Amino acid sequence: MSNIAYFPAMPPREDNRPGKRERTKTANRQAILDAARQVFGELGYDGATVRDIIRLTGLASGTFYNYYKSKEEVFDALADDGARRFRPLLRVEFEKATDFASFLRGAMRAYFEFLAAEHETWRVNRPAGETHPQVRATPEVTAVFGEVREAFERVLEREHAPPVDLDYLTAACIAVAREVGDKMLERRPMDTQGATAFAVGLILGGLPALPRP
Amino acid sequence: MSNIAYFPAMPPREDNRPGKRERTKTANRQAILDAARQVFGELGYDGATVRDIIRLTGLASGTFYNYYKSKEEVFDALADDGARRFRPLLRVEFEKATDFASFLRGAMRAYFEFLAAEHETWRVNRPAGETHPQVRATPEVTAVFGEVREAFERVLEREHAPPVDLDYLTAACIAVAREVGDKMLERRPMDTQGATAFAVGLILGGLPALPRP
DNA sequence: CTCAAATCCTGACGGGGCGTCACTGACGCC
DNA sequence: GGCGTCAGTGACGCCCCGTCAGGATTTGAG
Repeated sequence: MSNIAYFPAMPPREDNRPGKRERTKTANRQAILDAARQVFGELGYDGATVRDIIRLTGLASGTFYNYYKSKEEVFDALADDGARRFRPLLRVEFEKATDFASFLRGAMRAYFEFLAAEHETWRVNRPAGETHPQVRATPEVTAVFGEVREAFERVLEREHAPPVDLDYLTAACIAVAREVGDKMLERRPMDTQGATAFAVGLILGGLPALPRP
Repeated sequence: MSNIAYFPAMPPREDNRPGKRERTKTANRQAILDAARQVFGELGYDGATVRDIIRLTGLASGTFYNYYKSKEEVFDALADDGARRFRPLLRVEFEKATDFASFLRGAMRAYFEFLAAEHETWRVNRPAGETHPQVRATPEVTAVFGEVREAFERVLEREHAPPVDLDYLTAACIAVAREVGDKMLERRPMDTQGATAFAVGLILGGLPALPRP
């Protein structure tokens, strides 16, 4: 990390990169997030300590609190990060979809593949018997849920499907995705296609049998 | 709590109640659980502190640790308690059921009604925006899950239904029940029948559409 | 009834994580 | 080059954690 001078004098910046203040700020924020990801991965949410994260960054404790108010807030930031990366994938599936069935299939497949990819970097070394940390309803996560709901609404309306309880339907779909996804992660080989087929089959089959409000 | 003597001398115990040691032990255990229920209800799992629980019981801090090793363990004990009370209800539904459909309907209804009843005593005053504490996979909770799985297996076999991925199916049903249940708790009036109809409809409809492994 | 052993309640204590704040040095701007 | 601002620093006080030696109470035997 040494700041060796590669030039006799500090070379002038001809690009319009942000100044050093701004750069260390984003670097610190990133360092904290990286450290947090690793610490949560190794110790779990409950076992992790703000001090553990701080130690791993090499920063002073006070610096941490310039960026996040608490362990909870860093964790939420990580969840937000995931949601922010998943959102565009979901959007693409919505654009591609021609009807509810194709949207659901695409979205589920996208989610399971996203989950499998995240799993590699995220849940490195979970203590045995520990449950997954609960993903909180952060703004970005809430936004994804809302987007699912809205996509359902539009696509069902577009094909003149009979009305359903959208809140329940969204909740149920997300619940199935989460839980089947969790089970999928425990199986070897990891079968995203199988999980997709199951979840999509269940919901598509169930949809016509739903009570009409 | 005064031990006023209602008799000139300590009356002989003619029943075969357990001795005083045993009685205070169960009383303490109960006091801790009651206090924990209240504290978790008011502060949430993360916000709660072992000291908060101890304070509310009036016991010494060391006494708490004679009964439970940590905050996590008391919480799990509460979850176990709920599972232990729900288990017999589930069993009754299994006995009554004639086929998968009737079992699912009965079990779902039982769960939603149980949830609504628990809600009164349990989640008194949740801070806004706080998610529910994650119910951990305690022994008793795991047992309930296993029992659901086994009931599914038996009842599907009995009616010669084509094979399905039982793990996924169980996970999906529990997920739907949990999430739809949560949504139900937020609605006024609390409509257990509507929730049951929705969850049952979704799963019963989806069952024939599941992929066959 | 008496007494010793078993039981478990008690609360003070060392250890450590938490969040703060006065200080300082580096950066950006003129 | 000089100055105001802003983020980094780490020691500090606070509180919670889990333990343990000492003491109070119950039990069962004589």
